[in-house]
Amino acid sequence: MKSQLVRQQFLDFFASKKHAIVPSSPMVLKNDPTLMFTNAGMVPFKEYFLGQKTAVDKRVADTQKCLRVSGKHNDLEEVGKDTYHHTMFEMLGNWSFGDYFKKEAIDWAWELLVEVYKIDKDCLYVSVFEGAEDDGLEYDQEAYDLWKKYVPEDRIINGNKKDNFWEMGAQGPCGPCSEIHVDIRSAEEKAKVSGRSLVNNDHPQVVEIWNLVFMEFNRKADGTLEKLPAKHVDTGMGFERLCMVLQNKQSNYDTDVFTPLIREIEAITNSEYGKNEETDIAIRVIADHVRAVAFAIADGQLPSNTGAGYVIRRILRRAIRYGFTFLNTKEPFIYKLATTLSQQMGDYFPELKIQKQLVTNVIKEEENSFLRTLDQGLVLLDGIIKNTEGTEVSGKKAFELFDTFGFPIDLTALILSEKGMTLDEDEFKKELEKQKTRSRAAAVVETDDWVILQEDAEKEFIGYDTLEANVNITQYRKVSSKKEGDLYQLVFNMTPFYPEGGGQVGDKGYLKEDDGNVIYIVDTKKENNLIIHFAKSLPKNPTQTFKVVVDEKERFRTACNHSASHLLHQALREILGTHVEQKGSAVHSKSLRFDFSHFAKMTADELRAVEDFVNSRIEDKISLEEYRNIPIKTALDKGAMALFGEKYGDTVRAIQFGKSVELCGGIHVQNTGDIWHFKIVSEGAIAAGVRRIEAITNNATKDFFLENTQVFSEVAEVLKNTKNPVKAIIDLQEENASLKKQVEALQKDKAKNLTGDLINQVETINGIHYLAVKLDLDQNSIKDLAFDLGNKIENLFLLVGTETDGKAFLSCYIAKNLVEAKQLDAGKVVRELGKLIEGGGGGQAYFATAGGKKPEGIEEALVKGKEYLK
RNA sequence: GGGGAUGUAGCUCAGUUGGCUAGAGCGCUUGGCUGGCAGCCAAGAGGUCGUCGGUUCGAGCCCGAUCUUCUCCA
Repeated sequence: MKSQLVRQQFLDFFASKKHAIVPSSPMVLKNDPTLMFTNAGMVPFKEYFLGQKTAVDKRVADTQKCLRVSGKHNDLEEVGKDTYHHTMFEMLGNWSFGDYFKKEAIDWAWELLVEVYKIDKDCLYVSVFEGAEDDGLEYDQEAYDLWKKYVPEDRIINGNKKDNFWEMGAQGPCGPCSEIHVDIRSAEEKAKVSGRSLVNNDHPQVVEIWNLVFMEFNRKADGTLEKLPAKHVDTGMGFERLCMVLQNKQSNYDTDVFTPLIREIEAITNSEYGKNEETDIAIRVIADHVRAVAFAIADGQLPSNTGAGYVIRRILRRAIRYGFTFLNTKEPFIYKLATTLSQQMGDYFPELKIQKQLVTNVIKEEENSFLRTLDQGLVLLDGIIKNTEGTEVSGKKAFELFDTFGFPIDLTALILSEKGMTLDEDEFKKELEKQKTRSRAAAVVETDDWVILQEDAEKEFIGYDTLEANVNITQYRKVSSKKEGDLYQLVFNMTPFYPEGGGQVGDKGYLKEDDGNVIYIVDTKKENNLIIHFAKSLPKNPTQTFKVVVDEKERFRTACNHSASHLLHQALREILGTHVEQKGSAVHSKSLRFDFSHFAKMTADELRAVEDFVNSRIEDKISLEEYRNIPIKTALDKGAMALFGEKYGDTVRAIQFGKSVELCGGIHVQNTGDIWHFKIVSEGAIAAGVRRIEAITNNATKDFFLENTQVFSEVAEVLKNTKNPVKAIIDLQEENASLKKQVEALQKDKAKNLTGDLINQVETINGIHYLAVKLDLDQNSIKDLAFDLGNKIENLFLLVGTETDGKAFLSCYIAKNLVEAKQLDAGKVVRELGKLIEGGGGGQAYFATAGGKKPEGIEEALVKGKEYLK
């Protein structure tokens, strides 16, 4: 059974059980400080389980793209070594939000596996929660009884809290779960060892394929459990493993989920899968990682050096490294796989098809840059090896190579072992550990427990309509970090404060206590759908009702920038073409930043056209049309861009200014006329195929023009109010250049003359040509003069004194052959004579300078110079 | 967010405890030689040594601030 069909049958099956089939949510998460990537099928539905939002559909099923790079079995460095762990994978799931429970979940799971997928039921094992005394939890008899209808008792296994009790986090919804395992070993092996003993034992052919979670409790902050008012079902089935079972393969990588990629890698790298363990691992690593990277980029997450982008970069670099080391690829090649991947999965995940060009470009650029890093590292490593005595390279050096120059440690180890050398790994680990503790210490954030003042399920955002409100604090907590000190996070029963999101910064403002005391809100953020206000201090009496006020000026300027960024988006698509897509944005009160896909530097004409386009929309004074809580389809019908960054949700908000329609939760001006004026201040590249525009609006443009006019008028004034300052400046520059050359020539002439004069003053003492003079020249000219004279006169001993700004300087030049023959040292001369001008100095043996603060001493010094000739 | 590195000619980079009149290779210009795969020889142009400030007789080098790029960690 082809993998596409496996996926389709799952969805069809649950559709027939009245489930709404929803598309996969993005793999890359935005606006969730606790998580960077979707790492399980339930993540997009977290809010429903936490009771912060009510689901429209009570039954939902989907396949969700997930990414795991750390965890018990998903350490990035382990993926590829076995045949059944992945970074990116699909998780099939069905959900009940307060609807059906254990019976249906179990019945349907069995029906699907045995009747639809036709899995031999004798290969299936199930596990049931055995209970836990410390939590007062009993054996899950209900699940056991339900399973017993289908499964003989000897294949029902009891599981402990670790394996069979699922918790969302330290607090929150939780409940017992039931896992389904499948044994795909040969009959022979089954006869030898019972499958039962291999369940949950990391056997590659006895694997868990489906986990059914029955959420019925809430774990409170004090650790106790309470029954949830509504019970939920959350299930997750590993798609790749399911395919392995249904296609009778022994490895996920042998299914048609991976074989097209593996064939392509074999073709490109001229290698063969299945012949050699090292090659196989490398091919698996690349096949796995390219999926993770391609999906992430298609979701809008580009590789970068921080946060989620850094995780993506690390994954891609690991793939490059394996190719480099084991498949001998010295040129970029992984980017070529984007085509195969989009052909194979693009039908169900259209983002892969649409973003194929971007994915290709970005991966290729990353490959090039990392291969450069590797090249540089190889040279550095060579240097280290040459400077190493004995055969062990210090861990410190290896760490420096890794830390500062990004050269992978395993490559270092490999190259050393090829040369019969070793690496002090303990020292390396110590250095790495030091770095980690340093980073952690800097980022340490101590978070106190929430103090709950009142229960309020619905915490409304009222900031679209008002900037002020009388509110109560429902909960608060203290957060301490080294950087920011103590901050208090406050949650209100309702709030006019806009939390950071959709690229727009969080609102600032203040909160007023009864006695008139004001506490400033410095930022507003969202965490798990909770709007959190950051305050520097806590009100004296947190239970009173407060007046809270949003900073109107900041808010208005931010709104101008946000609306302008929508118009900018429209303008770019109009002028550059529809390949332009938003890749990120940042909207502040002072400026806006807009990242978008485009493959060339924008010309001055294009920039001007974009500015004109936006400004003409501003002049048209288009009124805002805002649609709240409309179904996503209605918004799309209005012409809103379907962004893949959107996750399945009940309703959306759409913002329309004329023909610009976008799904957006941000704050906007009532009329484009409010923006006043739009000005692009910079355009540049941030990654392959991605460009960034920075722009300003409203007051900022006023300041911008005022400042520029100011500079311009000053320039014009300096140029005597010429009509054409640009030409005047170019003329000046040319004139300046030619004058410089003339001056240089004149100086040479002058020096020649001076040399002529000086040559006549040279005395000959003991075969040495000696000259001591006081001149009125700067230090550089003296140097030039000295070397010039030195070239003309053999055996020269020159001593020059000068005086500038009340300071005295001495310079001494001694021909090199004299230095050697007579053991003379200009440095010594200058140091000793320097005492006469109350200073010191030094230099080389043939030329040295000294400076002092007693110009009267110069004459004496020049006279004394003769003494060195004896 | 924290640490490390980096910035010198159009490009790739040297520059040792401050003593330098800032270099090399490639590229460029000019002239000459030359039937051979990066032709050879000679001459030459090209530098605010990231920016600002400091220490010093003297700073590419040391100190402080700041920006760029790279990199590791969170």
